[in-house]
Amino acid sequence: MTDLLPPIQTTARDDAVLKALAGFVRQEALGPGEKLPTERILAERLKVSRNTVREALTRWEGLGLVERRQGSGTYLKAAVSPDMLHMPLTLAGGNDFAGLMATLEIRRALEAEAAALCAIRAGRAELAEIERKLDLMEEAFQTRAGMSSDEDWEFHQAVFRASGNPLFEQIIAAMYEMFHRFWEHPLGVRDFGHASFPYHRTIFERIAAHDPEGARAEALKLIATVEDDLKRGAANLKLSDRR
Amino acid sequence: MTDLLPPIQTTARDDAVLKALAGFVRQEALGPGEKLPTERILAERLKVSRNTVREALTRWEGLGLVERRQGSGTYLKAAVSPDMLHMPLTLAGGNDFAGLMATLEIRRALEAEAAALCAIRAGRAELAEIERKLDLMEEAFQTRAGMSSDEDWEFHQAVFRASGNPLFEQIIAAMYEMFHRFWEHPLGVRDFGHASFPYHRTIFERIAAHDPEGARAEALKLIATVEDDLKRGAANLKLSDRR
DNA sequence: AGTGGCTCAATGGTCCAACCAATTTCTGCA
DNA sequence: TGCAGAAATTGGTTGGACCATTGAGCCACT
Repeated sequence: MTDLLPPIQTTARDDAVLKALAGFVRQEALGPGEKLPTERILAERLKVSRNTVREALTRWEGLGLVERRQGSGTYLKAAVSPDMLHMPLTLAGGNDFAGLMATLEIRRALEAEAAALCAIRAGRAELAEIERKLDLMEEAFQTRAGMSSDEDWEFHQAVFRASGNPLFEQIIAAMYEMFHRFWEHPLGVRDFGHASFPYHRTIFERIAAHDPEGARAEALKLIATVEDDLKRGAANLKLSDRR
Repeated sequence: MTDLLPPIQTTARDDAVLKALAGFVRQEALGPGEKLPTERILAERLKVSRNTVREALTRWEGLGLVERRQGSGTYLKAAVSPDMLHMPLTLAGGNDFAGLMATLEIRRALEAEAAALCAIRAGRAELAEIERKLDLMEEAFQTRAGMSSDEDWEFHQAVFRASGNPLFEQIIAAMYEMFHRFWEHPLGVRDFGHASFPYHRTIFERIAAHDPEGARAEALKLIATVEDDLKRGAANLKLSDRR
């Protein structure tokens, strides 16, 4: 009959702790890297047990908002605000070649869209930042004579950030982690990623020209080269000795 | 020099608990809804304190894997496996219009790609299943004279499943939940979703014809109607009284 | 048969006090 | 001044206790 009778909330201690803590962070204008009060102090101030404080902080730690260092303290890892919306995403499986290809398909969809949105929305500051990362990546490519995962990833991150939608970066970060968890070594393909190199600059050029469809097309080409590399690696691989 | 010397793990109690628990769940083939051992039993069996067990379970609860009911027990809420990857998504200030649009942008990218892949890969069985969901949705539309979220969602799920990539369903499910958590009422737009109705069948037709680009185009049209509805709703809305 | 109220055991939620382990800070000697 | 060792700080863990809620069993009463 009436689904509008939700169960009343009689207690919610740890949620209350987090709410209070979020308010504290906002009031003190704490940013990432800054240290928040010790568990003992929080427990005393909030009039709750240290255990309750710990459960609350464990929640935040699980959400990646906070980092605890034994003997040192608890530090903010990301910006927190009282009106955050959390959506834990747990991805199952993916520890095989099919899993790698699956992450690439997601990347293909998201990177293309992000590049297009970036071409629409990026302002001068964002463009400058992307170009800076691009230069760093190209420099690393020259000196080390090969693709560098770190600089490459930072370039893409800059693009995602400039897309104006934080979800792009977060989701693709998950894909990226999934990808690298399995692929410590490039499956025997020595020049893995080489083919993708030139497309970084072409992507940037299309973004800078505010050409969404052009940027999308270049991003698709980049992902295609990675997929090709991966297939070559799979061909080299006879049997998988993964756990 | 060598980054291949990871710091040895002297302590990782709660992670170890979760690992053991994941193994237990797999061994006992427990599925969603089933009850796991009580905290006291886990503490005794694993030779750790009950507090440690609680911190571990708090992690899983925060990830939405488990639900704790005081006086009753702890129950599985989702399938867990030892090789899961967790990626908590956080949308700062997600309780506003921009947050909704952010989830829609992800959906636009992923639904389009999934529809295209589905057009390539769906076999007879998958096509039949999608058409069945489509018929159910259209029937619900006729009888109830309006879009039904449930049947609509099941249709899309069938498409994602037929895409051959489980990540599509998992990620878009997260977007979907994020979307609906905020939007309990369609912002005053009475016929929300009406415009999207016809595109469900056109998407199916392009998939059945194994026309990837056609399917992608129709999926994009569908998302566009939802975005339009949302913008109309935002126009109706003067101030936000969300918490 | 069924309804309502009662007890009672089981279970998660909270609290406390102590100790362990890693880190940081202080101190005093060379 | 520099640095090694002591001391304080802080998160991690333990064990035990009690509270609050749930659910099952029981029973009187209708």
